[in-house]
Amino acid sequence: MGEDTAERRGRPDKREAIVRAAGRVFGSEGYTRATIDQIAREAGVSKKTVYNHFDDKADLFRRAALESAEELSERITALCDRHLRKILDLETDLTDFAIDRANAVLGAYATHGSLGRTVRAEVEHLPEGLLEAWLEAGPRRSQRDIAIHFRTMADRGLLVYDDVAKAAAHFTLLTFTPIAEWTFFGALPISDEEIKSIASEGVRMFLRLYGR
Amino acid sequence: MGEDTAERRGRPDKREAIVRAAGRVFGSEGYTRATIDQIAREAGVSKKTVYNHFDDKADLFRRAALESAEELSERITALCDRHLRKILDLETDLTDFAIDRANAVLGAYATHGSLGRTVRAEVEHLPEGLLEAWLEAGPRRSQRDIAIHFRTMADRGLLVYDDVAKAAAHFTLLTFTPIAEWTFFGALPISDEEIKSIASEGVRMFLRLYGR
DNA sequence: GTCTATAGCAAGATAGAC
DNA sequence: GTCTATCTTGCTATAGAC
Repeated sequence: MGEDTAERRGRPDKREAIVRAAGRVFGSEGYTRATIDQIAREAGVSKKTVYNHFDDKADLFRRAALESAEELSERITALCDRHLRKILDLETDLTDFAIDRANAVLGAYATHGSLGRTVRAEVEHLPEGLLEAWLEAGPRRSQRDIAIHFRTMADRGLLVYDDVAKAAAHFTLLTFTPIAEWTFFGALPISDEEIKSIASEGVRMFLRLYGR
Repeated sequence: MGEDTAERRGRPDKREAIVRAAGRVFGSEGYTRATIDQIAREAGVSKKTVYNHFDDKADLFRRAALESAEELSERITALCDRHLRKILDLETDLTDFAIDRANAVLGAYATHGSLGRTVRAEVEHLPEGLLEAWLEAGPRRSQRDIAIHFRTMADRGLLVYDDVAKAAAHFTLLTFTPIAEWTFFGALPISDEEIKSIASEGVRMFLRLYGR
């Protein structure tokens, strides 16, 4: 992936700290309320170091959003491999996957959900191309990962569908979206029991639609 | 409903224009980016008139959010009465309701969706009690309206469910939420055909879960 | 009610000293 | 790399004249 010139300046570990702090601050404060001062403070660097690594606030937001989406997608890919690769009990495995995914995105110390909420809130004000890039690096990629495993399940006769993409979309809609809506993408707390309950019921509904 | 002292000052027609302009501007710009100057300009009044009617920016946002939620809820109540009161063909009536609702919230000239997006984006920064009041005046009230009609349908043997609230939640999840997500609550355009297609498929899924 | 200041402040971005 | 100004802009909220 091509990195801009602004991405190569300065010490890499400082850059990492800045991007992570930016993700937290943009996520909790929103884009306009977030200040470079606060991000620098949270990263433990000076404001000038921030501007040494990134062109401006918008550039920093872009990198924070994209790197969060990439990191989250990789975690979800790993969860797919863990839960959906070899299916022992379909309902159990799907439920465990749904729970782990919800926690990865929206859990107590997960900043991805909040940052995603800020991206969604800023749709009309994002720099050119960022929305597309973010969707591709994040949500769409995870949907494709799930679809890949659904294909294998269908081959084994575990699932029945016309359109695998629609099936994957419905899985997310039933098992993940209610949790995201309820917590406002991680802003409000939710207990492990509630996550488990919503995920379980979503999987039951999904299997009534697509189970054999 | 008790009105604050700040709500009684000045000419009512000006107040209405200000609240409506505020809804549009807060919806398209977000809370922090929206300026009182812009709202005053869009409302065709002077900035002082704004402060004559409302205590401050937060107060104006509160009123804009609540009045938008109330107005939208009333429109949805009317749509329930039109489409869900006497059922001729269940699938057709549910689909027509879903389409009209999506347009009422997210359609081209509907500002309710965008303002709702701003409310959701600001969850962590809303004045005390606003989130609860907004949820009650808006989303929850509409869910209850739908549930009421579902009860009648169940009495007539048209629907089968354990928990009417869950059935209503699943109806919204399947027929409305995908459109809201896809358009980022009205920020991106969507064609009438796409709305119809998503609503129709959502209703088909819903009826596979709850139809008799 | 309108118009035009203006006080006060916060924040983005830059520059200089070390 | 860090620290501490500083410039500049833009916004909330107020005030005064009409």
